[in-house]
Amino acid sequence: MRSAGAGMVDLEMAGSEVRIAGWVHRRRDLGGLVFLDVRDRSGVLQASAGPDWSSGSALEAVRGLGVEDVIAIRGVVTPRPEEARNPDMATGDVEVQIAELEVLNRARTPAIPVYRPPEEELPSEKLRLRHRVLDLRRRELQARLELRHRLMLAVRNYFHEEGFVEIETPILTKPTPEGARDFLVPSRVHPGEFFALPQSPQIYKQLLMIAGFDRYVQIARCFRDEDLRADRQPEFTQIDVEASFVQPDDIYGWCEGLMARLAKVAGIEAGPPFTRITYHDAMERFGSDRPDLRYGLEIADYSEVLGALDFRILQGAVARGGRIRGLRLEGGARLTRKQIDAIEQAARTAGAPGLLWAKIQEDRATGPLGRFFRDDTRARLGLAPADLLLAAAGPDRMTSPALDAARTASIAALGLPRATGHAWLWVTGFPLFEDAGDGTLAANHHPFVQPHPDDIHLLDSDPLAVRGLAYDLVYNGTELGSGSIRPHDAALQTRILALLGLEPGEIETKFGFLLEALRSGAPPHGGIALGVDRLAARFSGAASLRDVIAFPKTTAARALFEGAPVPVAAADLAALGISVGAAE
RNA sequence: GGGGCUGUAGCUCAGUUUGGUUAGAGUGCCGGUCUGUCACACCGGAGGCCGCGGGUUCGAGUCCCGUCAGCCCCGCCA
Repeated sequence: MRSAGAGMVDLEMAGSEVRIAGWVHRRRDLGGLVFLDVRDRSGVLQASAGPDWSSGSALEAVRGLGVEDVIAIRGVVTPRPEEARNPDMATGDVEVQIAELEVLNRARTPAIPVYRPPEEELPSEKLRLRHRVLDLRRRELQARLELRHRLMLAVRNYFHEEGFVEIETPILTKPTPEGARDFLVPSRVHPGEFFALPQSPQIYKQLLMIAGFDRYVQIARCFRDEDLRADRQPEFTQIDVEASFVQPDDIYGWCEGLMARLAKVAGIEAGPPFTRITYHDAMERFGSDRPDLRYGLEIADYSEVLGALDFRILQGAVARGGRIRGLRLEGGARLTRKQIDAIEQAARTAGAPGLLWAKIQEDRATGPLGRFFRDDTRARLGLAPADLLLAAAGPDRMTSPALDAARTASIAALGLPRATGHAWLWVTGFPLFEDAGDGTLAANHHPFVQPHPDDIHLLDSDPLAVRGLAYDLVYNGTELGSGSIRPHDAALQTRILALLGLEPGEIETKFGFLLEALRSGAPPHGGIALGVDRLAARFSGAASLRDVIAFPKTTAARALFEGAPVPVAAADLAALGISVGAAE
């Protein structure tokens, strides 16, 4: 039906006859002469219809064409007249002079335009999702999905070269009590019983290690029934990796090699170095476990100097065991009151009651905090003229997120230059547990993390102080992946589950199959899962995951194109032994 | 579950602050003219549940209450 892609036609083909098939992108009817822009996945090509080279039927047909009609044309590639060349178009030096034209299919006037005039905003996200096939015809989205394909191809090649085997794991799995809410799938054969869609192939990949597949990889779909964000979809894809007889360094090595190759595929500068930082240091210096290290601004502890001021709020915070930490913004004194308020608001949203600040103007310190400065305070804090000091007082669990938010907002407000174009970071040594809030322990990562050997003796006495052999991969402030070394000893795994509050019977019912496997001779193993959607979004410059997913869900977890989910007929439910009432 | 922003012609948006004649623009669509356009140009035309429901008012796109949807954020997401 076609002999070339529209975007592939160039001057070297001049004089030869081509057959092109695609969509009518635009049409310019000059009366005696009609120009068509024909679009396919490879690009856009101008075709012209005129009485000297087009058949009567082609001339007739071309007048009735509308945008997005599907056509096939036959004609000769012709250099355009010198003055009619279009340097803004990849194929702008040539056109196809239409000899024959066949209309393969008609299109209704599109609900949203595929062609977008310069300066025109994209249609609303709602309409783009509702009319997804039209939206996907845009070059921008096609390029993103093509990049995603090339990235996945490189992933498979890379791991294949490294001796990994890709193995599929079940989509119908067993519900797990830990972590996110499961999507449940009823079993017709066993009324009243349910499968769950996998939140990740975590346990299966461990079972594969025990089975002796010492290097496993899978591009795996995962499902979590939780509320969404710009960087979170209910179904998403992970590069799921697991290997036996490995240390964290082995995992880092594979991931670093992979990321360097993927950056190359994406054509972006995003190679090494990969910095490493402990969770503790990340929280101390940046207030976040996924700091954006492209910017140098760091948090410092000002408890000693500021706690000594005659300022009751600060004294009180320190007396209660908290600290006064803050950010010194070089030249920050030029920020307006409004800008500082916005930064403070960011800190409040992150959970701080407020943010104190001191401006150094000439030699005076002003602002809610500056007013309390003593003669030597400025010097002891190392503040220079035109600096702005932002401070938060309280327990670290409150000040860290607040200062993280303030740091991000300050970088934006000051327009701070990046110290580097991209920043890769391994964050290591996460705590194994966190306080669930009610005094019980919750897994910080998931329950399948090996405790750090130096801390294992604290499991019973001070579990919150136990670090795990877990690590996150962070790129420019985005968490791209997360992994750990897993406990391969059944007794240790059982102990961890017990610390999380599971009863022995519960452990057996829910995780018996894993523990039994661990008892059968499990090798030491560990791995990581890397978020494909986030990776593709970051590497393609997409603002939202929706722009690298062909058919994404809305923030309310709906599919607008096909219209899912939907209620089902009572008879279908009855066959599954399900009755539906009001949700809680 | 909570907070914020948005919802007006097929699409992108004005108009809402301060209620008042027939709700506008660009683009697209329909008809016409046009042989070198590429955001073609020019002439003419059609096109509106102002998201939905209720209220206040002589009168509501505009004010109030509720609700739905999209987006962003908090909770949540190992």
